[in-house]
Amino acid sequence: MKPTVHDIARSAGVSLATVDRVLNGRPGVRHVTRERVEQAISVLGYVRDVAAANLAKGRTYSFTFVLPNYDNSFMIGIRDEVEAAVSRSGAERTQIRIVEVPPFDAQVLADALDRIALDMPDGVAFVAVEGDEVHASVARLKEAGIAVATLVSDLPGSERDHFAGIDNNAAGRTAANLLGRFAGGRDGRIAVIAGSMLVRDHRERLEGFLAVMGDDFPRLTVLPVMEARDDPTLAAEVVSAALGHYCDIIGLYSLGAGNRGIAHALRQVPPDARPVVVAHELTNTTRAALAEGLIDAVLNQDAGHEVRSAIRVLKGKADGLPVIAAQERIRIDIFLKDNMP
Amino acid sequence: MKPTVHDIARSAGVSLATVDRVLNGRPGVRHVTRERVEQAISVLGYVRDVAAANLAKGRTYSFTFVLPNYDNSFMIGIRDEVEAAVSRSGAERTQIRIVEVPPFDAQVLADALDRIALDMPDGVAFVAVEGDEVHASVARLKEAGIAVATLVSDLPGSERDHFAGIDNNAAGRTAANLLGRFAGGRDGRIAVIAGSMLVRDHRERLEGFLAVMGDDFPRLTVLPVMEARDDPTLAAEVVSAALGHYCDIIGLYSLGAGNRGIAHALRQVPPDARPVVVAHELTNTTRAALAEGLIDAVLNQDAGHEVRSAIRVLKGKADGLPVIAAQERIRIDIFLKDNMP
DNA sequence: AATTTTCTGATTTACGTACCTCAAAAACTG
DNA sequence: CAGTTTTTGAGGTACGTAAATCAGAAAATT
Repeated sequence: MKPTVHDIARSAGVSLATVDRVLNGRPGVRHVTRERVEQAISVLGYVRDVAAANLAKGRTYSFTFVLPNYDNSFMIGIRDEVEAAVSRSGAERTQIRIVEVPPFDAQVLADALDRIALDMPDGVAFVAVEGDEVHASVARLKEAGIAVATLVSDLPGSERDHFAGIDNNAAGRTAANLLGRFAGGRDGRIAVIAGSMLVRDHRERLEGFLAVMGDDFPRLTVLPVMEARDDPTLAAEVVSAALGHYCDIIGLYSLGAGNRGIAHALRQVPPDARPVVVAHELTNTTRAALAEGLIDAVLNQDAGHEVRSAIRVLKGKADGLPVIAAQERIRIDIFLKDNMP
Repeated sequence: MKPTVHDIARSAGVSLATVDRVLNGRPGVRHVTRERVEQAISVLGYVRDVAAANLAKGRTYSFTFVLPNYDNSFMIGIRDEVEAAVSRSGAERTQIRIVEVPPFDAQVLADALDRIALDMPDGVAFVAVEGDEVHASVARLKEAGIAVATLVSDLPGSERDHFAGIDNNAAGRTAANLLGRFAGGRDGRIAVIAGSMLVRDHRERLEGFLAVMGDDFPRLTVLPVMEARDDPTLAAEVVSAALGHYCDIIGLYSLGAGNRGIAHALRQVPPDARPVVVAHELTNTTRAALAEGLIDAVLNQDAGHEVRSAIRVLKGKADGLPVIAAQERIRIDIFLKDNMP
């Protein structure tokens, strides 16, 4: 039978109250007594029943998620996952509030964070936009003792406790590896289409991509990046234009959103003249494009994992626990048409 | 504030005991009263506090895992994960026992299952070996009201409740897709090395692999499968022999274990003459080989996910709950050197 | 109408922990 | 030594649910 606090008390020859004081780091226990209790704990192999402890504590965690009101499938996925967490929040003794802000605006984000700080939640998670104002707001949140995590897009150098997202440089490198190998030793051009170079994750993906392309695939020429602001219509135009202008584009890396437009543009090209395509995020669009053969590989970050990781970390930080890095690392998933979930 | 059973009782105008009867499906409640209570539950949005319920129930689940005492890295990984679950088992109100059996022996496995049935655990998980004896033992377990799940290798057509493992046919198809594309349109031969065609997962991988190879990559010729019984030494020999015999082997699919031997054999070949290699399971060996460039891609099934999924399902089955298929699907992970976790 | 059966209510105990109070004991002060 | 402070014990209540008992009410049966 699992030992309980009562067993510890009996074994250490102290009262329940003393065990409780030791377990919860409360003052008023002599050093020798404390050691006797700790001894008993380790001998009996006592582990606190977290469920019972939480029940007794009745503690609830309040978190706020700041998300861009940005309607690409991936962000919708993130929002859905946060909302799913909200609906589970009762069972998990957490109370999660969602605040929406316009995307790509550092000042608005900073203001939102400052406003949230007034409510004194236990933790805040947000999709970072770079800017000094944001750094300052994060510093103020930490100052107020609020746990802070960035989601999807990071804010390095700030005082955030944790980043719940993928290594975007590695993602870019993976994309280059796949694209280069799928191109199969042929010479030709590679088109890259991004959302905006002002966004950190897109910049990092490009960096990684270019590094591997340059080192490992010298026979492939990467064209200058085209920015389509994650807009399907714009993306379709840009891709069509590029494919029309160069006849030797054998690869396409879509490192942002707007894949619906890209798929549309590709569909206009005869199947045997289509480039190899690597895109990001498994959405309905990319899933269908994979199945159809328009896209050859999709790199994915699991929105559900990211959101749950952020919550776990915020909870831990609120309790002053350290982050177990290995457990919170978000993987870069690769999907081909054959291993789609 | 979250509603509790007390709120339900008050709102429905019944006593706590009646609410309890409704919630736990106990008899002794009139139809109309039951409906009033259910009404109140849905109006107030009551959700049972599982932690408190488990605490009150004091129920513990007893499960037995039957694992082959088979010393390849992947099986060791599975064992480690089960043991990790054992060490967590206190906190999760589960009691897990591990039984080891020699691999590939249906009769021994069946006997072990029969012996386990005598202890009447709540659930059993095992790595299946095919055989009528095993089917019969599974039927007897189910007869005794014990939940049954297969792990890693399935036993289709049996009465098992669940299979916690990957779709091995899809894995084979994925391997073919990667290998075919990495080979880059060249002509040549593909070598396939397996553990044993007597094991279902290896057979299924091969099937999927051959299907895609035949359909999508007609310029590649797949050599007859070499069986190396998952033994590194034997695998090294077989691969060396094959590479020596044919000079146009441009691809190698290792669909079983023994990759240490294969890596060793590959290292003897000059780098630019090495075939493209796809292997299974991310272990220390394959991880190093990926980094070194000996292996180009690794398909992986996450042992931790599989074990946890099996436990979740057994727990659910023990409580008579249905399996949420989507949640329990084990993904086929693809790792290149750039996206290793 | 009397009896049996089926429901329902009220109440209690328990699960393992947290946290509180109050009193008693022990350990230090000067 | 008395006085003060610190440490400890004993006991209780609470968290939300499960499960049991027993008595009483309502319904169904005779």
